[in-house]
Amino acid sequence: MTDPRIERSRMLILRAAVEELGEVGYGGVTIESIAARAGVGKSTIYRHWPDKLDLIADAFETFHERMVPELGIQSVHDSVALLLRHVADVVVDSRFSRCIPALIEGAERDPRVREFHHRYSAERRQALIDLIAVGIDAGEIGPEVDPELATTALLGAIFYRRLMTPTPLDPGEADRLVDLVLR
Amino acid sequence: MTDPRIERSRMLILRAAVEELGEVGYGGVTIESIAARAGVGKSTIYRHWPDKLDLIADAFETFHERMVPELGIQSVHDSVALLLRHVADVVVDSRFSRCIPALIEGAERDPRVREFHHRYSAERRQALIDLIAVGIDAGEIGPEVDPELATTALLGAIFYRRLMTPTPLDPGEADRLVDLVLR
DNA sequence: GAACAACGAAACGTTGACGTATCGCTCCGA
DNA sequence: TCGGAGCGATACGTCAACGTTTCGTTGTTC
Repeated sequence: MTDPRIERSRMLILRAAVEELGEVGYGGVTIESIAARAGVGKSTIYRHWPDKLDLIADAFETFHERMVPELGIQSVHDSVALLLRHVADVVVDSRFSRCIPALIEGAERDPRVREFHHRYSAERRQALIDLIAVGIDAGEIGPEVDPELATTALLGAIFYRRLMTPTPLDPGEADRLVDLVLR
Repeated sequence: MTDPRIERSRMLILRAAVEELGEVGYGGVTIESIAARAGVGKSTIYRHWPDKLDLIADAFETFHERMVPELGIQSVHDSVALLLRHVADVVVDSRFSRCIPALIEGAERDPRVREFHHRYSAERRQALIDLIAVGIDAGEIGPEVDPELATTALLGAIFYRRLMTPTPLDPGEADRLVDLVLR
C-alpha cells in the first residue's frame, strides 16, 4: 500500500496553501510560510510539487467550493437569484474571497495561472448560462435576452462590487439584480 | 528659481513608472527597472520619493486618463453606450489596462492603494450614474431602474470580461449591453 | 565664471525567498 | 522485527531587489 503519511502531508500542505493565498495573496505566498502554517518541513513540499505554481494551482483546485447549491423545483427566476446569492456569499465571505484578486493578478503575468483562472471561471459561469437558456426556452425570460451577456452582467456586478468598491454586494441584493437584468 | 532638472527628472520617472506598471504589474515593478526605462540613476528616484508605493501612487494619479468623452446632444441611451464604449476601449487597450489587476491586488493588502483604487473607481462610476438618472428623469429609462445598480451591472460586465475571461468585451458589444440592462 | 545643486553610474551591505542537500528520527509495510 | 520510505529541521548557496552611499560630471543660478 501507499504510505498514508504522504496523503496526510499533501492535505496539510494544500490546505495551508489556500489559507495562505487568501491571506497574503499570490505575490505574498512563500513556500516557507506555507510550510510553517502546515507544520511541515520545506523539503516535504518540494518532495511533492516541482514549484510554487504547481502547488498553488493544485491547492486551489482541490479546495475550491462548487458554485452549485441545490436548485429545488422553482421558477428559473428564483433559481438564478439563488445561484447569485450563493456566488455573492462565496465572493464576500469564504476563504476564497481573497484568492480572487490573487488569481487575477497572477493570471496577468503567468500563462499557467491565466489558463487555470479562465477555465475555472468558465466552468462556474456555465451553470448560470444554462439556467437562463432554460428560462428562455420555457418562455419565462424574454427571447431577446442573450444568456451569455446576461450572465456576464449578473456575475460582473457581483465581482465589480467586490473588487472595485468598499462595499461588496449583499446577497440580499441579488434579487434586485435579477429583476434588473432578466426582464 | 527651482532647478528645472528636478521637474524633468520627475516627469521622466513618473512616465516610466506608469509604463512599467502597465507592462509588468505592481508586483513586477522594480525601482531599478523604472530607473533604467527613464534613463535615470536609481539614486535620483530615491531623492524624490521615499519608497516604491509613493512613487507608483504618484505616477498613477499623475497620468491616469479621464473617463469622459464628449457627450454630444443625443439620447441618454446613446450617451450611455458611448461612455461604455470608451470604458471598454480603455479597459482593453490603454496603457492602464494592465494596471487594473495590479491595483486590485494592491488594494487587497495595502490600505493606501485600496483607498486610492476605490476613490478612483467611484469618480469614474459617478458620471454613468448621473447620466442614467438623467435618463430616468427624462422618462427615457423606466423609473424602476436603479441607477447605481444598473451602473454596477454595466461596468461590471466590462470588467468581468477583462478580468475573468480571455476575451474582453469588444466596444461594439456595448450597445447590446445597454439594451439588456436599460430596458 | 564661481559656487552649488542635481545628476548618472556604480559599488555596497542587507534582506528575503528560492530551491538543494544532509541528517537523524519515526513510522509503515512486509 | 527490520529495512526503507517519508519526514522535520537545518544549513547552504544563489539570486534579485531593496535602499544607501560615494564620487566625478554636468547644468543652473547668481
